This record gives sequence, structure tokens and C-alpha cells, in this order.
Amino acid sequence: MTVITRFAPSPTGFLHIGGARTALFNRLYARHSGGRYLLRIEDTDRKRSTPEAVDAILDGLGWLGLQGDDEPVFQFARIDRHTEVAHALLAAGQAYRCYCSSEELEEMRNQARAEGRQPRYDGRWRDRDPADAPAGVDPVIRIKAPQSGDTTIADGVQGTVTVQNSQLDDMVILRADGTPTYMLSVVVDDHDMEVTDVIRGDDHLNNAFRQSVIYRAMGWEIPRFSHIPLIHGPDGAKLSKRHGALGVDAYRDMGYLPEALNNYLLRLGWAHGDEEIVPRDRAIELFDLDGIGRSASRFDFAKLENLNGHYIRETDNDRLTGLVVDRLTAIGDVSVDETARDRIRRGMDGLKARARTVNELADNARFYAASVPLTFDDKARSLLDESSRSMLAELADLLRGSELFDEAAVEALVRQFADERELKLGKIAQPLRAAITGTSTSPGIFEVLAVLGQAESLHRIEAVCGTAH
RNA sequence: GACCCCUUCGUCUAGAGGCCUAGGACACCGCCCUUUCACGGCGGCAACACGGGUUCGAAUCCCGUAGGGGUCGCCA
Repeated sequence: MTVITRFAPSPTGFLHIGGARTALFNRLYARHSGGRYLLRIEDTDRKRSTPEAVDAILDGLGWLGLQGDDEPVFQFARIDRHTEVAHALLAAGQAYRCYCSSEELEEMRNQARAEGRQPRYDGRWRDRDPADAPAGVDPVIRIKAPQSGDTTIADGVQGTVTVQNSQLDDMVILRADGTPTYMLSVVVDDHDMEVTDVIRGDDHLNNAFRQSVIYRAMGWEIPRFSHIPLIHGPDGAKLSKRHGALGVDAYRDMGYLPEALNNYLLRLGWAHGDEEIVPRDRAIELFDLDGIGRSASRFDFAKLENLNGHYIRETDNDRLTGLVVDRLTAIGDVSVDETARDRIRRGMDGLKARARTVNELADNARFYAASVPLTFDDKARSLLDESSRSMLAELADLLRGSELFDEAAVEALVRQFADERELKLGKIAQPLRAAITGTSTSPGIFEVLAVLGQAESLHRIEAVCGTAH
């Protein structure tokens, strides 16, 4: 049987990090098994669902490369099928109308809580004569849950989990306004979409038992459930905005690469021996439900950042240049023309070894796009004292006379200059760096000089020495 | 509160009774490389929640305790 998985977010906000990981696992499992991975937008809550959220989720999935194999299914469009099933259940005597008001239910729950019982619906309309129905009350339809025995689920991650049926209550499958509830819709859709594996967050584990009631009532085969642990914040508490419960677009804005986020999310809760770097294809090859742990894991930005640095170093220079230019342009403090773009591209080897995020990369590349007069940070300013400036003026003369200006030629020149004066290279390199980059740290100084070229390099040095020619 | 789940270095994890003096990665600390900062290399610090069993032998199996998490909607 072909494996079919699905990711089913509700469009009430952005695609958060937990959802992204759920989508990842679903896709990976489907790919690994040679099956299909589907997307379903659970937009049955008309009050909270928004088209903006649908776009945000689709965008996020697209960025991560986790879009479904088919066009997404919009659950609300299938509402007729859901109500049809509800009525079939009613006709078969598997469900019944309940005329309780919300006040009545509230009171029922309060009383149960007060008596230390579980706040469940007590089934008071299960066998009651519909003739007793109070006038003017629109009933809901509830399904008859088993009242004795127990239900066991063989979960792909959690193992065998058993719950006493006395814990289940007769849940609402069709609301008073005639719309289906989530519990009904998911089951009907998963069945109709022929989903074989439901891989979702741990927070749904209890729902699996309730949903199996509907499967049984309809005589449908129950899919294999796999409930993956939730992601917590660094302090072990539920992920909050302060931590990482951000939309994936926020991670993109922070300068993370989608392949790094995918790798990080994969390793968060899943492992294959000691392998840490697991690119997509390798992930598809290795991914298995067995590798998923059962305990919640904490989100760790430091590790994500380290991984991101790795992927930045692996990424080709043209793509990186595009990302850096976009970022610099978005910030808008330097204008990035073709010359600047070309310098950034040629300087990318030196740049990318030193950055862990695209934003850091852009910050470090800024000096390539800047123009005289540069802005200097404090360290650079203190490096450019009077004696350094006069030394740079001499160096400029030497550089000006050079026919060649590639990295090797410049290095030879500067080293020779240092030797003649019996100076350590650092004594010259640091002021030089300050003069041409405006900072005290940068890629290798000879590389920078070569990328900038003779004219621009001299221009920057002269601007500092006040010896413009 | 009831029900369900979880518990190995600070963090992510390896570990399916002897291979464990518990391995890797991130972070941290040294050293090396070096014109700066990184990258890279080498080394270090650091954990089986606790208590009982079972067994010749337990991080691995069982029970309990403690702690953490999830769920208890006409939300999804």
C-alpha cells in the first residue's frame, strides 16, 4: 500500500516552527517510503481563518521546500461531505441530537470539576426521547462513544497507548448551526484522501482516541498515528514568541537558510547515530519513525546558527550574493550598484567563511558597497592615529606604483614594506584594514585590496591620510 | 483535579542487559594556525532524576517517588 501523509495546518496565523517540523517529518516519511505527501488547509473555523494566514503558511512551506505533492485541499470546501457523514451516522443510530444549551453544559462541567470528576458531557440526550426537545433550541449532533472497555492505539512514535473508554465522551460532530466540527472533518478528509499515516504533534494524541470512535462508527480503516513530541523554548516551557514561536518568515528575516532550518528541525527530536549534517536527500534516505524520540526538545538558537554557518559555507557564491544584496538593499544604508554587487561576489569566499547568518554576511559585506568617506567604528578610529596615517601615506605611494594588483602582488608589496621598516605585519595590516573597511575585522586584507581594486583602495587610503591625489 | 506521555552532559542526542572508564554535536574553556575576525585542527569541562527490585551483570527490564509536558470546547 502506498504511504500517504499529510500536513494539515489551520490558517489562523503564520506557519510556526512546530508546524514546519511536522510538515518536514510528513514529507520526509512519504518520500522515504516512496509515497505521497499532501497538504490540507483546515479552514473550517470561519471566524479565525484568514486568507492572509493561508498565504503565510503556503509561503513558509514554499520557502522550506515543503509544499504538498498536489494542490492543497481546503477543508471548508468539503463541508457538504462532512455533514453528509454526520447525517449518515445519525441515520445509523451511531449519533444523536443533543439539545443542551451552552449554559447547561457549562454548569455540567463546573459540577464535575467540583466533584473531582473529569468535565465531560454526561450523555443526557443519548437515549432521551426527541419529543422532549425544548422549543427553539437548535440541536447539535453527538456521536455515541463506547462507554465501557478500552481503546488501544499502536502509535508509530509513542508505542502502544491504551485509554479507558470511560474517559471518552459523546463529542459534537455537527454544530447547532449545521457546520461540522474539527473532529469529524479530519476523519472524513483523512479517509477520503486515503491518508495512511497521520503524523502530527503530540498535543493530538488524545484526539486519536476520539477520532477512532468515528472511524469505527463508519467502519473505516484507522490510519497509523504517529504523534511527535512538541518543541519547547530554551527554558523548557512552552514555546513562546520570546523564544522561537515565530513564523518561519521570521527565521528567514534573521538570515537563516532554509536548508539549515530543515536540518536543525530534523535533528530536533530525530537522530541517526552521530550524523549531524543531514542534507535533504540524505534525510529522505535515512528518515524513519523509529528515529524519533518521545520527549519534548528545547529550541536552541546557538545550534541552529552553527548549522546555518555550515550551510552558508556550502552555498554557492552567486546565490549568497543575491541574498546579501537583497538584505543590504532592504536596510538601505548603502546603495548597492553593479560595482558593489561585483565586489561582493568576488569577495564572497572570504566573507562566507566568517558568517553564521545571511544578516551577518551582509553586515560584513557592507564595506564593499560603501563609498568614501567611509564611516569608521571606534576601534578603526583608534587604529588610525597620526603615525599610522603617515605610514599609510607611504604605503599608498608604493601601492600606487604597482602594475599588478592581484592578491599575491599586493601581499608581496605590503610584506616587503613591513620588512624594510622591521614592522610586524599586523602593525600595518590593521591600520590598512581600518582605512579601507572602516572596521577592525574583515576578510583577509590582501583579498580585500584585490577585490576593491587599485583605484578604490588608494582612494580609501588617501581619504584617511588626507593626501588625495 | 482526572487521564495520557516524558526524564542520559547547559542544549540536541547515541545507547534496545555485558562492546559504557557512557559516544557525537552545539555551547563554553585552553592550545595550534594567523595581519584582524572567522574557518579549520588538537585538547579539556560536563550527564544515565531519585529509590527499590529482577539479573552473575542494568543507562538499558519491572515497580514506586519526584519533576516536566500534553489533553480535558458547538477551536483546530
